[in-house]
Amino acid sequence: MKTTPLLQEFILHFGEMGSRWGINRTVGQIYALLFLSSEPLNAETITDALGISRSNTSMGLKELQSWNLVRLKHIPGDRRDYFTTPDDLWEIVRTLVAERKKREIDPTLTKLRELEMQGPAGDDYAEARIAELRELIEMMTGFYAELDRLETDRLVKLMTTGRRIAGLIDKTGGVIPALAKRK
Amino acid sequence: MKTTPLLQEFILHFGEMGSRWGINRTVGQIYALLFLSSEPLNAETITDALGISRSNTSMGLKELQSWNLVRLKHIPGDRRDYFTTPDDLWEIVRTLVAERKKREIDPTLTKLRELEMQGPAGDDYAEARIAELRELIEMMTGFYAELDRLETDRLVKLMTTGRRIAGLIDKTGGVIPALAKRK
DNA sequence: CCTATTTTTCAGAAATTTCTGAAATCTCTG
DNA sequence: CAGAGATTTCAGAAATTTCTGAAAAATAGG
Repeated sequence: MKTTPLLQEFILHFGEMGSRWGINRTVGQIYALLFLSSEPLNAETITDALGISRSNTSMGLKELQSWNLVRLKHIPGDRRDYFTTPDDLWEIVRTLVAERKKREIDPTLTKLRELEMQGPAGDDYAEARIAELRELIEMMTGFYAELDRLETDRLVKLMTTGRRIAGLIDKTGGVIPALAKRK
Repeated sequence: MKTTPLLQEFILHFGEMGSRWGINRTVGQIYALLFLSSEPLNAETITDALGISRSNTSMGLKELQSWNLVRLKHIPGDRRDYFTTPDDLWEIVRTLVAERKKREIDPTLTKLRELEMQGPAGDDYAEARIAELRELIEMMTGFYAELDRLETDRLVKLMTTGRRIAGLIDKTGGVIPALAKRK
């Protein structure tokens, strides 16, 4: 496994960013290595390339699999597991967003609903604040669900529509009429 | 500072979620407390309500201020600092997204550009992958910038447009003609 | 420019997370 | 179904992060 300076720097960066992204250094590094590798890699190759223990590699790969961020491949005549990242970057982004939503938002949404179910707690301000937060999260996750439903090329188109986004909604705050009529 | 079961549970939840959100338990709890409090609170009140040390409160507040998530208030005739969260939840969301972008995405975008500047590194696949990732991040941050530019009521309208989002982009992948013409 | 009050800093303690090596488990293949 | 190879588990070590108490610094009011 030749590791160019480019690869090296990219790996170190992902390792450092790991903690901000909610993963640890090793997991970030393993991901970085796989991301830039044109070929699937096995655990031993990763272990050697990163200079970590074999068990750490195993745990890191397990973590990446729990995030659905790596794919398992097999090479004929070789019993070892090989790992890759998807070729399609949009697939990666979709996975990442879906997983972060699941881990960072859904539990809170559930908790807010629970708290509301428990009924009046004698603190009107807090209750209103919780309801408002729940509604806002529902709105945002609903919007996300809509975007997630789009095929990638449409999503790209929407995102690159640029300045015109503002125009998608008319001044009165409604969807523009021409749109409302479209099927 | 009366702390109802509702408040208690909310605070504990935010404390537990803290690590997933990239803050620590104390910071999460302080924020939760301020978020549900109709009145600004001073450091001592927070310290007592959460049962933590005064210095920990100080550090937590400093951290929240670095995130721009709390506002400092003063009460006439009282020299202590009082803290609140903004009333407007959208303001909070905007701040949160902006800060996370700054901490989690911008450094990587900078690094990717740096790596590209360093010129050919003899690994075509890795170079192409890095360029592709950089382009994708630029597209997404550009889209974010567009949305961030919208006034809140338009943003809400856009987000609640629901199923019609898909219709904003026509089948050929372009913006629908009626829209393209609008100023 | 004191003094009382409030806030911040910081070194070390406590807690948590990450990492390792060794052993256990799994799984192909002959 | 034995055994070689591959992977996972896990207890403890190492590293990192969080928290505290004490001391220092900042600030307003007299």
